[in-house]
Amino acid sequence: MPELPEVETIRRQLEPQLLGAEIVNAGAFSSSRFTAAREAIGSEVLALHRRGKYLLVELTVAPPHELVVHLGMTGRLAVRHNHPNQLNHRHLRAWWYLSCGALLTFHDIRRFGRIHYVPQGNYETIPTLAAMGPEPWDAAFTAEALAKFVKRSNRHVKTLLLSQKPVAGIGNIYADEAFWLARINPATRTLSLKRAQRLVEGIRQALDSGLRYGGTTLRDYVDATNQSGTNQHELHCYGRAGTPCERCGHTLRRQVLDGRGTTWCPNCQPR
DNA sequence: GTACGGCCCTGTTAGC
DNA sequence: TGCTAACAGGGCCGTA
Repeated sequence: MPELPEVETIRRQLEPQLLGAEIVNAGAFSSSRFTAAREAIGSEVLALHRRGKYLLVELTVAPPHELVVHLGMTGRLAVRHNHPNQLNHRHLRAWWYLSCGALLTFHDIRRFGRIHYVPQGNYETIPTLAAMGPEPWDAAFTAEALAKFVKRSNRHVKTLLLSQKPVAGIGNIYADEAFWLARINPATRTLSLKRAQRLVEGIRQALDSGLRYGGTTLRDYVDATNQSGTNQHELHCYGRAGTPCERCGHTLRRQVLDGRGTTWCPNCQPR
């Protein structure tokens, strides 16, 4: 499932292939989640940005617009230079023909992905993006800011992180890893300044690892070159329920927290 | 405004 | 072997 490291990996790979390309034609699977892909016809790609888990394709249209792509759970983007029969693929949700002759494709098995076409910087139709918190490495993401955010709510801190509001780009995998690294129970509803500092560092460390290893592939994720990531071999916690904690040897536990599978060590991440 | 549950969606896996 | 049900979860929406 593409979280920040996976989306950033894809962005870095696609950027040199898309910059300056004109979108000469496009199409989409007949669902309102994807049909905005066609709006980009006739524009040129100026830049490829990322915000949290969203890819932002900056286009030359007057006034300037953006194609906003969320990969959902199983979305895949790829540039194909040899593309016979590509449009017949069962899970193809959107495609863009480029002036260089290449084809940009968006496959998404579970259809949790989404494509928007919006005036540049205007995200009022994308609530999560509009309310998104700072990037994890942004100077605005501090222990003080995180502790203050947590204090304003009574929800589980993990659930707050997944909302994208205190910080951008965290999904279930990196959330569990960050809490393990910070030695904090994901079901806590409060954070002292000291624990908030540990969690900020845990989040950055977990995401850094994801970026370094090209993302985490548990089942579906591949990057824009069709390669799997290798960060799954670096995970300490997520998906390891029932096995010994690397730190203390106690058995990692799993339970559903606010609808999301959550793994933690009951010994070194106590309530 | 906030909290929370349900829904979307399909491939995989477990159980019978 | 084949069928059915449960499960995975990010973001949105309706309801309380």
